[in-house]
Amino acid sequence: MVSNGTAKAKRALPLRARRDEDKEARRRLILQEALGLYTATSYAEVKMADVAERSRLAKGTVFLYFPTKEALFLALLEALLFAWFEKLEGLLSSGAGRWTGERVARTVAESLEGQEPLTRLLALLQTVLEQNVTPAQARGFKERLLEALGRTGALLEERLAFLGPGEGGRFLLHLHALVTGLRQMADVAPVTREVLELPHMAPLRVDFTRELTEALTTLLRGLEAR
Amino acid sequence: MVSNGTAKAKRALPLRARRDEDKEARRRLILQEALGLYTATSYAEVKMADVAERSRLAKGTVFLYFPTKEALFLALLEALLFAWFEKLEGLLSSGAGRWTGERVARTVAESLEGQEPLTRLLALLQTVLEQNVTPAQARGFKERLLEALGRTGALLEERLAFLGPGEGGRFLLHLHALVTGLRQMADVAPVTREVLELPHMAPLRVDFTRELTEALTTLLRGLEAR
Amino acid sequence: MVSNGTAKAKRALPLRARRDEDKEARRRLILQEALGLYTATSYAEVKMADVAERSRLAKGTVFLYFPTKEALFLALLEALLFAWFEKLEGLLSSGAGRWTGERVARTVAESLEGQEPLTRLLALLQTVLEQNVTPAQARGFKERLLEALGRTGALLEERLAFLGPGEGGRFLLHLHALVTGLRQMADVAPVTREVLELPHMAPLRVDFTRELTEALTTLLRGLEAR
Amino acid sequence: MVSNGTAKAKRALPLRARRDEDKEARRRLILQEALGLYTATSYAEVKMADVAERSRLAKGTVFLYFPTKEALFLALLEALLFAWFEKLEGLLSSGAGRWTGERVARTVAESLEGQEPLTRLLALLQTVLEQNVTPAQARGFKERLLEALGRTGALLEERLAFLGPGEGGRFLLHLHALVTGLRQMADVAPVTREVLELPHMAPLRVDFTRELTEALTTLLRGLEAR
DNA sequence: AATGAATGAGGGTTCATTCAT
DNA sequence: CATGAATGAACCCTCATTCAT
Repeated sequence: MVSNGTAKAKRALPLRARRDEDKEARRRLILQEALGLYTATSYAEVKMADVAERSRLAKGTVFLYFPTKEALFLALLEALLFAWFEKLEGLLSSGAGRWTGERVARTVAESLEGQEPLTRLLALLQTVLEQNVTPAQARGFKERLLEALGRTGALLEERLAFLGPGEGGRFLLHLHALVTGLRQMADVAPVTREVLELPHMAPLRVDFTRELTEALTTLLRGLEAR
Repeated sequence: MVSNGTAKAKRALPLRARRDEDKEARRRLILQEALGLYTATSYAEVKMADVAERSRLAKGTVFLYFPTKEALFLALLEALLFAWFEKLEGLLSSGAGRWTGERVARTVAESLEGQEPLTRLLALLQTVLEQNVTPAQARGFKERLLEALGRTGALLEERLAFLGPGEGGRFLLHLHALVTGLRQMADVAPVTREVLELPHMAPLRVDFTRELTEALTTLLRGLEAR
Repeated sequence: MVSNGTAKAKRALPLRARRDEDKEARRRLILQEALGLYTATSYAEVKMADVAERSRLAKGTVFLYFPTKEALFLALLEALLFAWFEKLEGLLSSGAGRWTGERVARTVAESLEGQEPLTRLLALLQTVLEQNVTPAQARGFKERLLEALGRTGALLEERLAFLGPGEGGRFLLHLHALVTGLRQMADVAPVTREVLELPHMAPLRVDFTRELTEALTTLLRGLEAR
Repeated sequence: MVSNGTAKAKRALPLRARRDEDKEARRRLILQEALGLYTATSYAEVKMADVAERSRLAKGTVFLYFPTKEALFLALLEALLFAWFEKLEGLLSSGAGRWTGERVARTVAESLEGQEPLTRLLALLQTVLEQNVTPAQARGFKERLLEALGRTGALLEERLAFLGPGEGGRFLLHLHALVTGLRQMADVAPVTREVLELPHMAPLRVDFTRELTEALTTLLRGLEAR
């Protein structure tokens, strides 16, 4: 996660981050501020200059930590995504009682509530974020993703007996697709918002959580029904 | 559809398109060329100047037909989308024999093969296209979409007895989400392509048609199983 | 003047103005509409397309009557200016009783009240209007101006005994300069308006009529005092 | 003043102006070049790109120093205007002997000789320059103007006993108006120049200095004569 | 390591004017 | 005469990134 949970006494960062520890803290600070700006606006509207200013750093300094804007946001996506994986794993691990497809669907959908920045970022992944990034960073991301997919996928397979080996991961892939698509349908542009408020437009209005729950439930029921 | 299938003898357009017919032809020409450029590159890379040049028109002329770049691409999306709806309806209407969920899933997924420009455009709909467009155009689009959704949805309900009223449209909504998401996963950036070719990355490789068929089949099975 | 005083029954103009009479009417119509637009906005904001539209004519048609935008507005200036000369002459001719410098100053200043379009146009004369105009039109304007200056100047010399031959015209020249300058000082840009409303800014606030009266009175007193 | 009178050895500017001193120098350089271009042409013809090029800077760099074209030219006007105020004050302070209205008029008119760029800019003040400028800049300008008006006005009142308190400033306001107006009348467009050279057009030919001297003399005589 | 001044390609849009119809 | 489709030059400003200090 971006914000560090352990609330240790915050020393002000030294002017120059010489120790790795300080560098890491500065890196997190930048991500934090980028998240703040992105939450309030959009990728295009977040200027590197603003990120720097909010971090109380010079523009050039930000580029010392992230070589490109895309790299910065890919790192942000990573932070948010793997935090979410952890959270989901936590929910799947801790819950007592029997797990049904519907329960999993609900759990997953709820775990994504308030994760708008994450899901919006997900939609930019291929189109934007991976466009201007070093192969190394791209690979690092993919490796970690693969691992998380494997781990969480396995957990799902444990919870839902009807899922065969590898099907947990695949379910997560479909989940990813649905999340990306539904997020875009739910976040309507201002011009469209009005139009969609007309009564007969109801079928086009998308409530992210509700629709995702529904789709996942159906998907899992379909897997169970084989 | 943008390209006119019926290869009727092409009269050269007059220098000035004064008749509605000629204007419509010129409009289609512009869309055609925009599609050509977009297919080969990306939204950001298509310059209005290039569209004009390829259409053998002056830059200003393009703006006579489409007030903004967004309007042009929204129009293009409309053309492609409604052509696809028609195509799908054709496939669903003409096919003889019994329709199962799986057959529908396959039909739908196949109808989307080679529709990369359409599905990529779909992903830009809210984020980009509806950002700089008149409420009138936005509304027009939504109205036509609603209608198409209703019509095609009803057809689906006819074909698949287990779909209740309105569920056809909803299925199409989920389809939209899946398509948007899967398209993005399938179109990997050049940097990523290499990474994904590593053998152990197989689970992250997405074959659009295959994955869509799979997801839709499962989804429909889930609906049938209720 | 632009609007024709004699309120004869308005026949709708024929589609094609074949007779000189009709052409003249059409010309006046265009000027009228241009004035309407200019009064509400500014030279730059008046588009030739808008003038055409408000005149219910095609864009090209306007150019049949005025070869350039500048020519149109120069013609408008002429119409307003000579109408004003006539008005002023009327006031100077009709008034009974003794004429003093102050009375003339007041009369002139009042004759310019509500003539904002005229005085604003005057400020554009050299900078803008005469830039893209045929020598013929420029000359015609100057000739007529010279004549009006002579006529009204002579009238002034009649009214004010202390004005020698030619001094009436010269006074009008200085008047022109003052009007142009004061108009610009009186029409403050929105940003400036606020600033000028601060109490201590009073000395920078210009009331057109008051300041013009004052300056002209002083000027005439200066001429008298020689 | 834009050009620095004291010809101290010009150190070449460093590639990056980091010290305030260097930044100020660069700012002046830009103003200088803008002035050069403006003197030779007109506001509309001066492109920001040209200013940059002549300053041997990148286009963007100019915008680092002046947020808009209007801001640049307002700053230029300020520089020229306040330099002129200083010059005028110098002339009014240094001259020995008795000051008459006529002497003041001549002094003022002569102080404006060769100040064509300044006076032309003055005519753009409300119409153009204050249109796209921050309230802060607009206010700063007005405050400084007020102050200069007060100071120079007081000096005038000292020199000319017949001027009451505040009348010096008011005289400067009328001066401003006259200058703006006369400048426009003196700068005839190429088309008009020819026309005006015809012998009988003499009354319309305006010699800026001569006419200004005349008008100011009369104005001051009028004030004295009360 | 940090700074922040400098870069400069990039691009959609406007609108007076022309001219084919 | 009238039309209105077509033209195309013109142009300010943004902002990710670089690099001198």
